Amino acid sequence: MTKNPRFQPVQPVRAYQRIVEQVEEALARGDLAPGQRLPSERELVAQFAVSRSTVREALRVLESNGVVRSRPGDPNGPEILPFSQTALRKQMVRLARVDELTLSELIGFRMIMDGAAIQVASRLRTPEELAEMEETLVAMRAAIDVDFEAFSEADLAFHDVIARISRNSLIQTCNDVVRGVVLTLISDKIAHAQNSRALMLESLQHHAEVVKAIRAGDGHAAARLARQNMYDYYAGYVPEPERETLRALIDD
Amino acid sequence: MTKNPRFQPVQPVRAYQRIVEQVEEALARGDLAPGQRLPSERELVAQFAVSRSTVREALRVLESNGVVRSRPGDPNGPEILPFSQTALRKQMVRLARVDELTLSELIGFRMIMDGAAIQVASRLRTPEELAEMEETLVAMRAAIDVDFEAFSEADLAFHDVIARISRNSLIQTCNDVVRGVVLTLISDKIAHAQNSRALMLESLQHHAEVVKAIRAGDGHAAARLARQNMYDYYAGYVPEPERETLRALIDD
DNA sequence: CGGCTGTAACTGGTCCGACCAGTGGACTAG
DNA sequence: CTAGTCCACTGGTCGGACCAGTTACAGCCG
Repeated sequence: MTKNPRFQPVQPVRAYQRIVEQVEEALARGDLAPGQRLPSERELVAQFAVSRSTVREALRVLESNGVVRSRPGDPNGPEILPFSQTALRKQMVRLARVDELTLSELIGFRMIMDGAAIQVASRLRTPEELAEMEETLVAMRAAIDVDFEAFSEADLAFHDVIARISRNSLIQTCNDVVRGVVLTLISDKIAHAQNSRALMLESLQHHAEVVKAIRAGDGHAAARLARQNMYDYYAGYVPEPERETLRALIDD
Repeated sequence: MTKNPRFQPVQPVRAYQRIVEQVEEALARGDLAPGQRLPSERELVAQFAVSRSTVREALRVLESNGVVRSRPGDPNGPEILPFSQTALRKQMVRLARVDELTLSELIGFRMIMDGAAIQVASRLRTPEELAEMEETLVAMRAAIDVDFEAFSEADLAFHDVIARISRNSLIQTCNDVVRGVVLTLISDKIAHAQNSRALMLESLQHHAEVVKAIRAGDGHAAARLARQNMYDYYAGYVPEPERETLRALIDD
């Protein structure tokens, strides 16, 4: 077990980085929980024995990572935020903008995740949860008469229910994040579609078919339907050569 | 389209935020490209007409987002970094730590992702890529005689090849991240297993079966095998009640 | 003339002290 | 008990200062 000593390249650790680390560690250990407050900047200056500039740089990093939020004048100090997906989403959007992440990759990811979630859900679902799914279908139908945004929200609720039934919050979060990224990338195009009402009705119809398959207990068919639907819904925004990769995802 | 005026809650925009925005915009527009350099902090002070503290806070945010890197003493100024997924990964690790993900959720996620990637890979793989897979098998076999760490590394290489063949870097990133989290959670237990050599040999055998199915073009079987293998490999560390959820993932 | 070295001009990291607009709670007047 | 005032304190920004380290260049030596 004692190999020859592999020395690590030493690089200077900035003071503000160590502050960030300490806060994140406290958060990971549970010493700090969302909703709690950090001491004021001037108090942190005393505790960490650094200057206010250093404390502030650390706070800026934490803030940009979605860990805390500072509000001027708040006597309670910076607030520890609950975890949110916005930072995660921001990073994905950034990657997508520079083509490190193509739209087809994002959609392919969703096809996989959503299909898998539906498959598991069709096996684990209780009768109550099935009813819950069908309620969201009703809500989607009603939202069509409002506007696209409402429909999109109802659709989100449907997929959230699915993800929850699948007993895997990681799936749920990933789905949410990627869905948000996809929408920010093509929302303008969708909004400009003339036949948006027809699209919504078709999408609703597809969702209903999926639920039907779930009720029948045919997870295999339900998952395939879901993937097919997502492909139909988004394929138009994906350049042709990449569509083949997506089509490979439909069948199993 | 003209609804009643929905006023947005107005919040003060900090100066350093606007600097961040300007830099990111220049990056998105292509005025700034990876490898280029930003002016020195003191020069930015002049250009943005703010104090150095403000410039530095902006740079810290950009740095924590993986956009630039500052090195002390570098006369060329901060460097624009190529886009990488490390920032995305950082956020995911944070998600995994904060969101109280259970081991079974993480493993279930991997079963889904890896299975899907293998399925797609078995359809899209070229002969060269198949050969590449088989090379990693050889490397895994050799690594068994070294130690568990080497084997783990070779295993990682295998899954990386799979993810790459699946033409979806998001799958690759997610797999990497979740795999890392799982390993940090149970690596000690695995290391203490007496029969680790037997486990490694068995794992290698399973991988070989998967590759065989891929070569035969049976993505369905390959994916099922992969999920089964992962279940067998990790199920021992998952409490019984949650295992059922995982078993639901094996069949499709 | 080429290679090495020492230096000087810069860089980023950190500190200090100061000012401002705004917040929120305590305190007071009704 | 309520409504209004006030003040201590907050975060945001500024300007200046010092330090250790890097880099490029000029000049020295071989």
